[in-house]
Amino acid sequence: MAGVELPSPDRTPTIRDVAELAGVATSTVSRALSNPDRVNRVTRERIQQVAAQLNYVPSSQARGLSSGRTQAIAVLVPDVTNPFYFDIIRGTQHQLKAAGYTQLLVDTEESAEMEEEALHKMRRSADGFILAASRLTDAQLAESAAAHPMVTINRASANAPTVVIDTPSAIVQSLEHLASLGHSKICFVGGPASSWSNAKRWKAFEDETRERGMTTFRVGPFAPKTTSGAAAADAAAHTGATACIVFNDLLAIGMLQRLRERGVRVPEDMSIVGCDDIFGADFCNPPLTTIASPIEQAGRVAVSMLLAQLNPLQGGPSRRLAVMPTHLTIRGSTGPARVP
Amino acid sequence: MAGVELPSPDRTPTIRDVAELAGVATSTVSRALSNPDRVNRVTRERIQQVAAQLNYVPSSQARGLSSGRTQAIAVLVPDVTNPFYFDIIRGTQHQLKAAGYTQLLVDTEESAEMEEEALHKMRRSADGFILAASRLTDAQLAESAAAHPMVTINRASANAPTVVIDTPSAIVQSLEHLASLGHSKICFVGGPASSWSNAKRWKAFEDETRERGMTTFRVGPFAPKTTSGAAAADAAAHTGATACIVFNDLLAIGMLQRLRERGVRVPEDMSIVGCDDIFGADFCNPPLTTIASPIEQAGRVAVSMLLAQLNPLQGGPSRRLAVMPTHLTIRGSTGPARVP
DNA sequence: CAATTTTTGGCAATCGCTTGCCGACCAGTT
DNA sequence: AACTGGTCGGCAAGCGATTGCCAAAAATTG
Repeated sequence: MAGVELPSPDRTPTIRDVAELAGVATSTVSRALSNPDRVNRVTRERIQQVAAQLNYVPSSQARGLSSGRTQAIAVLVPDVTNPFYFDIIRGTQHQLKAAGYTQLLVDTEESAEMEEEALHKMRRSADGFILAASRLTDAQLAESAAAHPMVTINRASANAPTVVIDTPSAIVQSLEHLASLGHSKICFVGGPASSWSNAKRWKAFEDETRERGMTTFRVGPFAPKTTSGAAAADAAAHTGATACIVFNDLLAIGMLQRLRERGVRVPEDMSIVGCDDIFGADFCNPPLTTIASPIEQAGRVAVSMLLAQLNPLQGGPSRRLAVMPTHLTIRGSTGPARVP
Repeated sequence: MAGVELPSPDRTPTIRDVAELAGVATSTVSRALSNPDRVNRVTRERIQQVAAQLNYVPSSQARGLSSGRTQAIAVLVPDVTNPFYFDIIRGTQHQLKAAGYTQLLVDTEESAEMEEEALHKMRRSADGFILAASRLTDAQLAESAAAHPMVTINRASANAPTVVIDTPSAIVQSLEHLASLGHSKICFVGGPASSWSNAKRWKAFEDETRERGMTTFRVGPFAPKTTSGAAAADAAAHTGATACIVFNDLLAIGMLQRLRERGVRVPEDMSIVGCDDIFGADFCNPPLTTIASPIEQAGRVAVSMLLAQLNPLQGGPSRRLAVMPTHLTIRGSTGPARVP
């Protein structure tokens, strides 16, 4: 290397510094770095070497401005507080990082307005969106799916690819489990009214219990937080049901606590089935029987689908729907029905 | 408004569109939007109205390119999996959003290399960094603190403002609690060797137990995960101690499970004190006595300190250190020492 | 060996916004 | 009436990349 020695003047190096040191034009540097085939091997290697030597990192700002791509994906979740979304975030984070993308995390606070606003405000700064458990209406969803690349998680949409966690089918399984334990009066403890998952879960519950001729109750809606568990527990206990299928584990865990306080024994007096198998479901007291979901994987799959949409490399149209399997995990919170 | 009617040709509007419609130069639009005092009230209002009407959102890319500021903060955590960091993230997320900043979340996987890499790669795309429980060496930390605005959480640094959660002082309190229950043989269950917090906690433990003339043991290091709890429990049980102070709740919860499996009763045979009071500490079995920390608040404070550093508005130098108070929360995992 | 095609690298126009600088305009002072 | 100082808005130069277009060079072909 008999090149010029640029005495790196403190300032972070730009593509021009690299170009000068390597004795080429900036366009060549640009190509060498992001479109390697477009430039001769030896030139490319020289450039790469200079870039490394200079510790050059392209400005994502500038790159984004000129190319229109930001290499960032916004992930919108209703509540960063909720362990369920932690797992989603973990999954997306992982997969995005692997693909060289940045994750823009947004908490929409269970609000459709905030969701819309984020979608709108970030449309320039993100190449695509992942909406977990969107609270948008079908129309809103369809509209934004048309406007930007996006994929939804646990929320079917006409226009956007979707990954759904197939909790409903495991609800059927749970009901079978409960029936086998002698339960016939079952209560569905509902989650947020605007939640698509909640509707699906209820539907599965309703269909299957009708089929089986079970006596059913429904209480709710409740916020998906442990703190709502007390109200949920009281309501459920009041119905006279001997078992509950609860919208999610957070709520179920809250119920467990309240039931214990009230002297209602779980599972002797009341069986509880949660959904999601979040962190904590295995060590609460009693450990929660729940519908285990590959949440993190759902996050990963969502990213893959989104990236496939953004970079339609090889053949065939990309998947429009991914259904993640679930299964019932039986722990201590379900047991034989109390004989009257 | 007898202005021109621009038939918004699908394309997302730029500052130029706003300028034309409002009949001013782009520079005026720019000022009206981000430096309101610099432009006459009526002009400003007209511009704002046009901008709203056009649904104009400035491109953060372009803005960043020309101004050098990105309005984004990178938050680096060792492990997005860990509930402790969830709380941090929640705090930063909240505060950043309130200030109009975007959060760039990065999982450094407990690795100093990844941390350095992220710091380097993102220096252009983030205005500042928040490092939670950094794994960097003091030298590395000092260097990067000199290079970019940053604040650390639970990691003192010469150059960067820091927010520390004062767990050590509550460790003293825990020891007092254990002593009052008759414990004299106490085991410290250590976390990651590279963790600054771990060192501080051990130090506090060591000093106080020596002072009190207690018999101490130390086991570890263990990874801060529930899955490491089994090994930790076995090691701790083997020491003959009647009580443990555990590096964090995750590990403590894991120990609880293992101890139960082994038939070691908590707290009858062994008392356990955790650290952090994470999600789950209150509903595990038995509920965990732990050192409660205002984790989310720590995240918020970190953001405030960072923003203060970035926008040194009013008087005085900004805080260099924030100490978050902690307290012992007694639940079911500690009890009287077994009499030999 | 001339003609043609393929590689390779440079030029220069953008991308959308910010900001230093300047001039116009408008009081308020001498 | 000339001067001074402050407001307000426009001009135009960037910011740091990407990329369409083109020409020189190299490789291939007839």
